[in-house]
Amino acid sequence: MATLKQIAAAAGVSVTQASRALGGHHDVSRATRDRVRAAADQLGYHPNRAARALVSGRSGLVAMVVPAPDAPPAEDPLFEIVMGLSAEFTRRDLHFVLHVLQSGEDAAEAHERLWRGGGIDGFVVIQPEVADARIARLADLGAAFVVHGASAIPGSSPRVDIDNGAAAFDLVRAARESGHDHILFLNGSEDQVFAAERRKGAMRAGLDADAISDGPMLRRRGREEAATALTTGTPPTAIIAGNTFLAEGVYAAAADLGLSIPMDLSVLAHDDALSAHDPATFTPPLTGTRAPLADAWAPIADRLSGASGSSAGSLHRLDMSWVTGGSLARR
Amino acid sequence: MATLKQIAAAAGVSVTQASRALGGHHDVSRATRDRVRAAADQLGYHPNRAARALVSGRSGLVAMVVPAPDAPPAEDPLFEIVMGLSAEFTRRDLHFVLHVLQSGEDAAEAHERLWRGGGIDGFVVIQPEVADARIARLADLGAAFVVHGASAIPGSSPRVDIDNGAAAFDLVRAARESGHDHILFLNGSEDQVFAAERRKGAMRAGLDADAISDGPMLRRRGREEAATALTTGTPPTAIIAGNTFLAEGVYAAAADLGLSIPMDLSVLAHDDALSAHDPATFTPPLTGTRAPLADAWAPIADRLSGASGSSAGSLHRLDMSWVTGGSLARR
DNA sequence: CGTACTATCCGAAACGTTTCGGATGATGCC
DNA sequence: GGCATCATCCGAAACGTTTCGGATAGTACG
Repeated sequence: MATLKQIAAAAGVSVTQASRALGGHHDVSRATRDRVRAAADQLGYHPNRAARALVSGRSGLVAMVVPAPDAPPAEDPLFEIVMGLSAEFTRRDLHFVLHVLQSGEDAAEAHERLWRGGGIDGFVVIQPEVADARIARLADLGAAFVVHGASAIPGSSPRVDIDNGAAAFDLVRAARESGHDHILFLNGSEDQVFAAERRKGAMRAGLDADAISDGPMLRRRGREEAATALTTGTPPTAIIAGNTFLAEGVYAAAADLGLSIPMDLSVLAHDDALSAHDPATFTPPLTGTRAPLADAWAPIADRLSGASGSSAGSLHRLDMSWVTGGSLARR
Repeated sequence: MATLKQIAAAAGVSVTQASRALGGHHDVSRATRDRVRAAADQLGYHPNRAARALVSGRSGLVAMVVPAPDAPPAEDPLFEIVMGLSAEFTRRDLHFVLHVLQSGEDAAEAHERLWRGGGIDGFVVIQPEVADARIARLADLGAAFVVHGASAIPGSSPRVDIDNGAAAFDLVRAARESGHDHILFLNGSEDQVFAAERRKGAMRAGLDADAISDGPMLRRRGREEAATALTTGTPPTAIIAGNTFLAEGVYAAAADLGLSIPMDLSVLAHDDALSAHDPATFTPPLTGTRAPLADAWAPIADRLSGASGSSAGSLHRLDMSWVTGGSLARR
């Protein structure tokens, strides 16, 4: 709880010089700088964040608003997102504020309250929807924010994401090039931006609209839809799963029906490299695109810590790779 | 971004009166109070947190330091803890700061840095260990904090917890009263306070020390230890699981071995009522103690928001109930 | 009318920091 | 010697709020 005034007194200089010495400014002599630094060390000085925030207008607080979780935690990537982002902001000496919505609380409203009164420097918006009220509101307010996911809305909001269209395109093309004509594409919920982009990518690669199914990306759904598809009409010879939870369900459905992968059924998936799955989960290993979710945290934190000025309105594309497991066979 | 000065000007009063009007003080007439309130509403006034923090010495920030998660998220109650606490603090208009430790970063150090420079009002400490460096450090610093779990260390730190000793006692006694002599108690890790208390409770109920096994509370361990115990020497007729992840493993082991519950094996467990498990997970339903983890969040938040003064050094006991499922049979 | 009391108001200080504008003295150059 | 340049320093203002101490009226009471 030592204050700058005490440091200055101890070092025999003015508060101004103490501030400048610690701040590494140029117009302070080496001698005084050393004296001030020593005094600060000895008294265990840490600048008061509130005072600094008051004068600088920046609080060092970054917030994320999340809904109360609905999916069972086991299948909710939210936890990994929260932990990953928090770690990254912590590393930059920013405080990560987690605001969990109460039931009935509106997300856009919560952002606004936080922005107006909270002394929040910026926000992270995740899982953007096609017409996202949060993004519209933050843009209105002139707040700093970064979207994880390539939002469609105000083309200008800074965002960090993989190329979801390309992922879907690659997956469909790989299946087709292996001779598969009947493909089932298990996509995300249709109101999510990433799912909309993937739909476009899949269709660009030649997939029919009715081969694409929208819905929550849960193991349970993967299992049920795969089972249904595999037992009615002309069953697909390849199933593309939007993430590994869905893929897990597909594997389970195949096991239920006594189908072997990839002999009887090929499976492709996009893998977010969540820690929820250890590699041993899938035998044979999955074939498909792979882009660790965690790759997004550092770029997101960079944009929110390097003042808002850096590169507003730009899109940071994350790398994506192709993994050849054994789950895809020629037909 | 409206300031109090603007509100005051708009309402035709001094800054002082504006402040007092909004603060609900008594020495302000109804007329001016109304005028000030109206002006504040119209200009969308929200008090600046930094300024308020500077003068009041309280920042409205509550922090929790957590390790980078090691267990696969599916079996880590940390997520539920984080979300539950955050929601509760949000409800009290406090900001919940989540600080994820970097690899190699010391927890006690992190608390200290946060306390000195962070303008943090208080901390939540979870999963206390038997000799917990974090608690010792926070107590040293004179920081406000609440422990979730009945820490043994400075008898005086405010804490919120169930009676773990009683839980273990009840579980063991129930098994014994149903005629079980060979019991296996799957406890938590021995360095955790709750596990130490449960060990005492179990022994108080007459269980031998070598019938108690310490370790991580994961499904995998439950399955392995149950399988081993059930296939070597004189197998237990009842297994007590420290939580539902362990219980899940025990159920799986029983299934593996073709044993039916409760005919061949009785299972008891303490249930934290995590949302990770839906009720259908267990057939037959579990018998044992039950105390929702989530019951702790409100008392914890209360103690940290009602200034630090309230009731330091006290222990808030949470309720616990007994659930009779079908997993326990007479022997 | 004088006094005491109440209701209502306001100026100014304080919280701890950063920064603007200027001050001081030493040095170099013509 | 006069003037510019430079390195080094400091006072004071500013950020937006709360609060202390006092001021001003009006009312009640003797």
